[in-house]
Amino acid sequence: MSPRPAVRPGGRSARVQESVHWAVRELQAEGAALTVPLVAARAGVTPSTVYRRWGDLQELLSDVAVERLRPDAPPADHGDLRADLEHWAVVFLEEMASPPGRSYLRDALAGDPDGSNAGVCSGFARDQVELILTRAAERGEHVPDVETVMDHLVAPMIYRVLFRPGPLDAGFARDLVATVFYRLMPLP
Amino acid sequence: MSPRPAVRPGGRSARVQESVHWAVRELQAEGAALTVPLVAARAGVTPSTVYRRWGDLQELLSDVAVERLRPDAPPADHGDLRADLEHWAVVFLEEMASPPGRSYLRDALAGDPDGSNAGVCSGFARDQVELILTRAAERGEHVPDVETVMDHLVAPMIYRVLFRPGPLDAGFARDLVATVFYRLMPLP
DNA sequence: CACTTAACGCAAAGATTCTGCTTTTGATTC
DNA sequence: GAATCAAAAGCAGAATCTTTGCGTTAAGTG
Repeated sequence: MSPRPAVRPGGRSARVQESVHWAVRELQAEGAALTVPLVAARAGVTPSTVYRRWGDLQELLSDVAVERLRPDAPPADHGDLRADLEHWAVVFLEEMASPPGRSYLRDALAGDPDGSNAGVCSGFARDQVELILTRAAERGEHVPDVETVMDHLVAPMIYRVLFRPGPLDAGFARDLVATVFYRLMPLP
Repeated sequence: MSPRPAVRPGGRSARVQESVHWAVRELQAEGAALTVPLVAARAGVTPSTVYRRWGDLQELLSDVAVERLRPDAPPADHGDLRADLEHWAVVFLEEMASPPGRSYLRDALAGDPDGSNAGVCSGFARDQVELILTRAAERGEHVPDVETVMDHLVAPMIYRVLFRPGPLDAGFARDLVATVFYRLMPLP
């Protein structure tokens, strides 16, 4: 529910949405202090268009952040659940803990009064995890529950990214995967 | 690092800080649409004072939110680790998942560019958990690591509060405590 | 092709944010 | 306990951003 009434998916509306998002990304890359009039000017659009469509800068940034957090490829397939989960977790943590990752995450939450964008982001991770688990199950591997992975692998990583200023290394991700594997796997 | 240069802890500065925080709470309770001029007027202060001290409305709201998230009492002591953790977790989840709790949490994160307020919030939970664990250890009980509790009890609860719009019940908190107890306790 | 209406542009009015300058006052020193 | 220094507050005008009404454009529909 992000371009507020998600109607008129084609034509001019779509072009406006695209050029506004693109303007935000461009200005963010330049390290500019973002404002609605600035974004609108860069996008070749009037400020009132942005206000009417997104409400305010935060909601626009939240929408852009969600798009940036959307995975661009399915998780790599190593033919082994443990390897798949570890690789995915390490890359995911690295991306989320990077300075841009942290700020996309914060933007996504900040301009999202009803939590719908947050839900979408969580859905991205869940879909990726689900795919890894499904592939493993199809190979006949013994797999944990998606919720278990969300609660004990994804949640701890995201919690630290959001609430702990310090650095996070791949070892943390691997330790969590090991915990899921050796202590939280459902009993056969 | 919230009243930006945290100097001049007493006198007028302290009074201004207090009346501004109080004004925010009062206006939030009234369900008003907050703006800096509105808050300033209610606090009997000039808007420029607020801008100079807090930078913008979000940072002010972040500071207020942190104060609201600060625990007002140590966790109850039931003389038993499992009972202590369960009661604490149930209450904590209930508070964080409530509509005001969710919005304080979001405010705290949103107006916190460097993550310091988030770190303080995380510290609140950590301190509470640490107290529960220390008391249990002093009783001679076998206790898990603080980090284990943060990663596998606090993190999943907060993750769901932030990223899942739906309701959360005490059962979830209890299940997490059970998992920490029966599957994540360090081997003796 | 005509029709309906959501979405955009424009411009003026309204509200917020910023800034330079002055005044107040908390902390420190003699 | 008075004098001093500097941080923080007040004030007011300027700059910027936000809102709103109204006319226009163009997407979707029959």
